[in-house]
Amino acid sequence: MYEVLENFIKNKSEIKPKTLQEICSFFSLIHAERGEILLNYDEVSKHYYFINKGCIRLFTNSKEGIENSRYFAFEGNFATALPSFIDQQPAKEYLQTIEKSELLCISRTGFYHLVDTIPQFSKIYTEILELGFIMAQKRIYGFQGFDALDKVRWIIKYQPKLLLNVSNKMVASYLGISPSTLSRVKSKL
Amino acid sequence: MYEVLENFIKNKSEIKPKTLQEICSFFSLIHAERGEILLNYDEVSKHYYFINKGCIRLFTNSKEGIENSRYFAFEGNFATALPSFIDQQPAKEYLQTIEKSELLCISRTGFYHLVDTIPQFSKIYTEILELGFIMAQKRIYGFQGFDALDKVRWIIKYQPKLLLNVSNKMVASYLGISPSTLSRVKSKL
DNA sequence: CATAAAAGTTGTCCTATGTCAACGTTTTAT
DNA sequence: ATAAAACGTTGACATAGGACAACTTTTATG
Repeated sequence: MYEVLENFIKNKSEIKPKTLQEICSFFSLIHAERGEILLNYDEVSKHYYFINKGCIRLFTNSKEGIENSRYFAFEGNFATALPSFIDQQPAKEYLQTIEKSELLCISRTGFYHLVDTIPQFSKIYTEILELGFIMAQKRIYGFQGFDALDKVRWIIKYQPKLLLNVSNKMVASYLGISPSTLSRVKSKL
Repeated sequence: MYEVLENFIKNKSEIKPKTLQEICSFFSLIHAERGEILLNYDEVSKHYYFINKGCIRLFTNSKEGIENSRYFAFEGNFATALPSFIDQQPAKEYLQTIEKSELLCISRTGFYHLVDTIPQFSKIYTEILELGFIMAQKRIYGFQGFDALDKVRWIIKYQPKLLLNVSNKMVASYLGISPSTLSRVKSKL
């Protein structure tokens, strides 16, 4: 049950089995079906999820009612609506499983308790933030001046998992192009 | 000399004057002219800058040789080429002052020393990352499905300083639109 | 397994925005 | 103070990609 998480942590820092166990004890297992909403728009984010298996998507609705995908987290990654989680304002996005998933869930209180009391966990949080920040930047900057073809090449290079596991419609909205355009571009390589 | 920085820190956490003084002792004052390059493309980022006065810009060159502005930091903010600073790979961007500036500079070693030894400073770093992450996300998500007019309205709402202090050319590249389009859009409000 | 619903593909058409160029204005350097 | 360079604005034109629709294929559900 905690294998994936334990490996994740052991991979990042030296840690005693007992500390590891203590960390894990704050996480509880959740089984979610495909398409379950974990967090609604305007709800305050109170949980952090670690994905044992499956995939979580972050998305919003545009004014025209179209879903815009923001982020996809796969097995072995953490995901939540971070802005809301941090400052406890209503989230301006949804969290949803896009396939049958197995999640480890920790409450915000528990999470910050671990951050404050276990240095290794604090370090992990810092790394999550650093990586998230770098990723977000790459996504902005990687896209500056890109046309549709460039964007698709980019996604193939840096997030090939997306094209394999996620519907075209979602990938298209993630890239900020229309499904038709994505379809056309893919047929040109 | 350290006033702006001291206020920045005091604003974030309770701190003893002595600790504050110790933190400050790691920063040295730099005077930079307009347009000075603080970090070159492919150089490894070894310093973090705190802006006492003036403005720093992060940018890259596209394949066509056009400058793409990534980020602007004003008085009272920290700035560096973070991805390179974190993992010590060659930066894929430039750091530059865009006006006569007064900067407080801390070495990477000093910075991480403070992060590791002074909890208040560690907290500040976490906050920098959290804020940076949230900002980057807002910028991505805020722009999804935006046309030129929406983008300009967005910048007016969330970063009005940019339009006041920064050239149209730079703002345009920051928004991912051409200077002509920015000019046209502005004339429509 | 059958039917319905959703997603993907492809065509036609249209619009927002990029490119390029000309011109005027502001800024910078000497 | 003056020349030179960079920037901003505006027009004419070209084009990537969005919208919509018809059709096909895949996926979900009873």
